[in-house]
Amino acid sequence: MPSSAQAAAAPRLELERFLPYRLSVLSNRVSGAIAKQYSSRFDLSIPEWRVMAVLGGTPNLSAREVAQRTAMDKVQVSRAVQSLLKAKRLQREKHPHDGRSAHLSLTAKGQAIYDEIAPLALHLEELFLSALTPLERAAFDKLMAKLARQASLLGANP
Amino acid sequence: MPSSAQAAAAPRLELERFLPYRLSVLSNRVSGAIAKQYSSRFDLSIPEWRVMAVLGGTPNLSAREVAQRTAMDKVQVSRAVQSLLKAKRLQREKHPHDGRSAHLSLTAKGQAIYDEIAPLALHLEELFLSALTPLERAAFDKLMAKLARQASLLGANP
DNA sequence: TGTGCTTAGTTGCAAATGAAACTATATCGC
DNA sequence: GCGATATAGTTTCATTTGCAACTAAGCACA
Repeated sequence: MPSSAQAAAAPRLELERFLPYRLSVLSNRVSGAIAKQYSSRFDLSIPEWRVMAVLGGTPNLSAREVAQRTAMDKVQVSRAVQSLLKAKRLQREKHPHDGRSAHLSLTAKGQAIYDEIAPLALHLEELFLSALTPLERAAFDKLMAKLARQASLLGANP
Repeated sequence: MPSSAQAAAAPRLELERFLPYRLSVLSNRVSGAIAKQYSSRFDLSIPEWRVMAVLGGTPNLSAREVAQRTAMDKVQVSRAVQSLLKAKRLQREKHPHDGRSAHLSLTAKGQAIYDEIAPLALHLEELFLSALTPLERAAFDKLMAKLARQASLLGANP
């Protein structure tokens, strides 16, 4: 038995209590449940939906800006954009002063899909969050923000 | 302007505040930062590490039990187990009474790796969580548990 | 004992992903 | 203006993933 002076045994690694594991499971379940609602119905992958979601909120972003805001990498964005262009859900206009980049925005068709999915997504989010009281929600929000900040301080990887 | 009676405009979908998005980004950053520490050093993929992590904690599980505990699917587990067997980090013994399944456990070699990674993983978790006060941690823990429970109530998919 | 149903785990194949190389344009230093 | 360097976005290729089909073993009940 450790002497009372040093104590603090290294805690065992229990998966069920391990932060990365819990985050990953929760994240997959939540995203998965929402994706299930739109993926087959609109033939839309998760990356595609992410791109549409950000452009629905703020149009006329370049691919690079989309990548930044969604925390996706540029290849992923490029591919999602291509398939969305092909499906005429997105349109692209050359940037007037920079021939390398282009502004992306939803077409009417894309907008219509966005307008259908967005409330649905918010509704499902609401359903998840209904497990928490308003106070708990506010607390969770704050804690997530702190952890996200810490993650970008440490990881610095995206 | 909405009449005071109905109010409650549908909130816009802002990615930065959207739960699935925030969870996904945070989860990827945290898991990624930890994976970076072991993946190249030990030539270990995330699924492989998950299998080792659960068997390090509780040996002699079948592949099915590993899948349940890690929330991975059985194909993923099967493949991770195969490569771990090949690397002699895992061993497999036939279940005496059920020829279909087998008990898995770490070999000495696997255990040595586990013993090296586990403290490192816990240390990094600690680093992330050091952004929170002890009280905040406890709160976060409780909120995550509530949300996880809600997710399995709703999603019911894995 | 045998016929049909369930479960554990593997395999095959198509699609998704990620890293690195590549193209095209822009900018900097001179 | 011109070579060197940087940036936006795409393509290529090897790897990883996920689904569905499959094999093999147990179970159940006649």
